[in-house]
Amino acid sequence: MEDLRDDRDSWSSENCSVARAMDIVGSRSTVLIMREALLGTRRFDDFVRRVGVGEPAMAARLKDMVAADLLERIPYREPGQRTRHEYQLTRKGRELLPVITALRNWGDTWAADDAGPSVVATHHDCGQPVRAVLRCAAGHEIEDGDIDIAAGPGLIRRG
Amino acid sequence: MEDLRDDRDSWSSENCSVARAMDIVGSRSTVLIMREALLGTRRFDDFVRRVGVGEPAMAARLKDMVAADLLERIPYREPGQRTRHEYQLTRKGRELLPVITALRNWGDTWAADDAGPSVVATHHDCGQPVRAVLRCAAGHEIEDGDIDIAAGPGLIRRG
DNA sequence: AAGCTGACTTGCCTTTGCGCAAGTCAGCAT
DNA sequence: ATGCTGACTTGCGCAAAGGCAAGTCAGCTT
Repeated sequence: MEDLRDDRDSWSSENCSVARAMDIVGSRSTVLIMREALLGTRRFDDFVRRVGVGEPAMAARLKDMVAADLLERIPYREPGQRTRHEYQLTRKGRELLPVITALRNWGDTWAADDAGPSVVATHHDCGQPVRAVLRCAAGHEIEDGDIDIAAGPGLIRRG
Repeated sequence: MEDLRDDRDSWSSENCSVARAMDIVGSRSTVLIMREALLGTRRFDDFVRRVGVGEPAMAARLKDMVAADLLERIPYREPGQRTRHEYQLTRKGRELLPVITALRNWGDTWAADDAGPSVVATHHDCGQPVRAVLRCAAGHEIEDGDIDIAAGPGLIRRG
């Protein structure tokens, strides 16, 4: 199997999924909002308090994220209250869980303070800690970056 | 097992590994430099060309990343050439592979153009595509975010 | 009708990231 | 000694992100 790393300059990164993903979820506050959303937060003022950004920034970020289809703005009504809106994760947003988990794992290992990490994700069924790991479609676990880079259908070659 | 999501306001996110990770690798260009570094790029002008940022920005980013211990600046000497420096991944940097892979997977699914993704990571041994998946320490694969959030040693409670 | 409150918006200012163009600097080749 | 080249640095200027303070607005409660 050809490994595209062997001739890195023969293809461009114009159509790069990493870059496209970063264009959508690349800012610190967007990631922290996703962290909170995945923990169950839905209301504006809860996001403001728990993420720790100001209201103007939060309003702008949430608007962007709804436009990007990470969150959906949904009206709801508590008894005796007026209609409000909450921000629910879409499937597109929920599928960022491996990204957030991988980031949390890395931060736990390389950037935690002396006390250790504040929270740990655990498997509901068995209580064991959860990690983002690399696995191939045949079910093999990937050891130490034992991967090749193969051409996808959207590859732009040059030269 | 207690699930901390049930009382989200009883603990703070001051010591959050996701936020700490984002403080280090939170910018678009840092992630794209990591993408290239994981593809094998090491030299300054290769980074500039392949990532697509200008020299001043690249110099600043690389300096930050060396200071953050993601990259190491190492002198080398090709025969007949003067001494130069290259940027090699540290272990800390290399362990961002699951983060980059998770981002790439997500981008492939949710942000690729019509043609599809440009590159696919494959398992060297079997050629099957590689994905970042969630797995617990007991070996169970996590279905659909079937996780709890448990207290870690560094948790800051309040109230 | 007046008040309250959650959810924003507006205005202003600072910081950070990045682009472009030009300048610098080290040290091998000639 | 001069030139060349890779690897930067310097000096602009712009745009986006975010903080703070204050204003707005809808609609349920009283």
